[in-house]
Amino acid sequence: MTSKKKGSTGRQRIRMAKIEKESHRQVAFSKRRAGLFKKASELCTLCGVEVAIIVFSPAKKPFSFGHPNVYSVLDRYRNNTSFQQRSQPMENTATRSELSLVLSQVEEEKKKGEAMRKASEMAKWSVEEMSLVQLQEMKSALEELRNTMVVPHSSYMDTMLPSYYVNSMSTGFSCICNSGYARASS
Amino acid sequence: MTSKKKGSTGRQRIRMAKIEKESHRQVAFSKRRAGLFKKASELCTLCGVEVAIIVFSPAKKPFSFGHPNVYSVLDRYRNNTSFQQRSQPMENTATRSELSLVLSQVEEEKKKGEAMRKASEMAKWSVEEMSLVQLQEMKSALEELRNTMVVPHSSYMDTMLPSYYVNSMSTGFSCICNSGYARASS
DNA sequence: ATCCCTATATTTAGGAG
DNA sequence: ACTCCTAAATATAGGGA
Repeated sequence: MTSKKKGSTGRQRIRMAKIEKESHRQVAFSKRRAGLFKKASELCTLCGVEVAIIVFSPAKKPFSFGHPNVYSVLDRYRNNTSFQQRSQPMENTATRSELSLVLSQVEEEKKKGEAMRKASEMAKWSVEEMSLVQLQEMKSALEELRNTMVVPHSSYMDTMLPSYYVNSMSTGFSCICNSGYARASS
Repeated sequence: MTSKKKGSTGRQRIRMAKIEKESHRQVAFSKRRAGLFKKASELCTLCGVEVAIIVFSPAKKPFSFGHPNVYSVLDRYRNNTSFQQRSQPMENTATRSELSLVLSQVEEEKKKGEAMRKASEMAKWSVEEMSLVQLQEMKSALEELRNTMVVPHSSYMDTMLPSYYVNSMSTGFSCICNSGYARASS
């Protein structure tokens, strides 16, 4: 047993980019998927919240986690974030007419995104991983924002999407990308 | 400097049960949700897979993470799992594809610009490679988000749950919530 | 509701079986 | 693909601003 060397160099830091080696990627996927699901379950337990996760493996196989179960959460999400599609027979038409409007919005957002990215670049982002999380949060906020933009004339909205949310979204946006998280590089 | 107290007792181990104190729970939720999303994004980046996460906060507010975006993943999941769109006229589908087609063109255009930006940004990078990935992901998220802005969700009938699916899922779930992760308390 | 900080608790890359 | 190991990388509880 003495000849038994440490054997392990310990955990190595890895580049945050797609793992090249197929086998390594597969292993990492398994381990991390398990870890992700575990984190999710802890979040559910500790905070008493509902979570649903869908993951498609590199081999396109679906894996999911859900508390209390996947469908109830997805369903709730759907009902929460979209307007009642069933009761809108003219949905198709409406959507069509909205197309051009949306496109212009896209353009606008596009510019925003561009400006933002430029700003962050100039700020010499030396941000670490935290920023992603924050950005994701912003994205979440944006997704919620979508509700306010899509829902044409329903009132159920203001019961679940307080305006401060939208606000925090917009503030968060510029804030996050310009100063807020652009933590001085040191 | 010697008189400087530790100030922190360091991370404390906590009981894996619902956090009683409201404020603590709220803080834990924020931190862990962020952590969960970060883990998810890493999984996406490292393994090149697709992930969607829906979380309802203690206050019932929805938060989501998605790569490339929530809807595409959920859609794929739905189609994969079992689909039944017979009750839905295909006008919706038509509109949807039409929309994505147009939007994809915009995407294309935007990617070009992004590619340049990426390149120039890359050049500045030495150590903080994560930031770029983050920005890209965020950008992608934002773009996709815009994509979904008008696309109403197709309805999820609750008639899905093929056995093979249940299998991989139940394994993960029960395992995660009952024994699997209840890693020996010692 | 964040941000920061610090001292741990956890996670996980690598390698072996 | 999965379990076991180890050591290093990360995530985070607790507390202050």
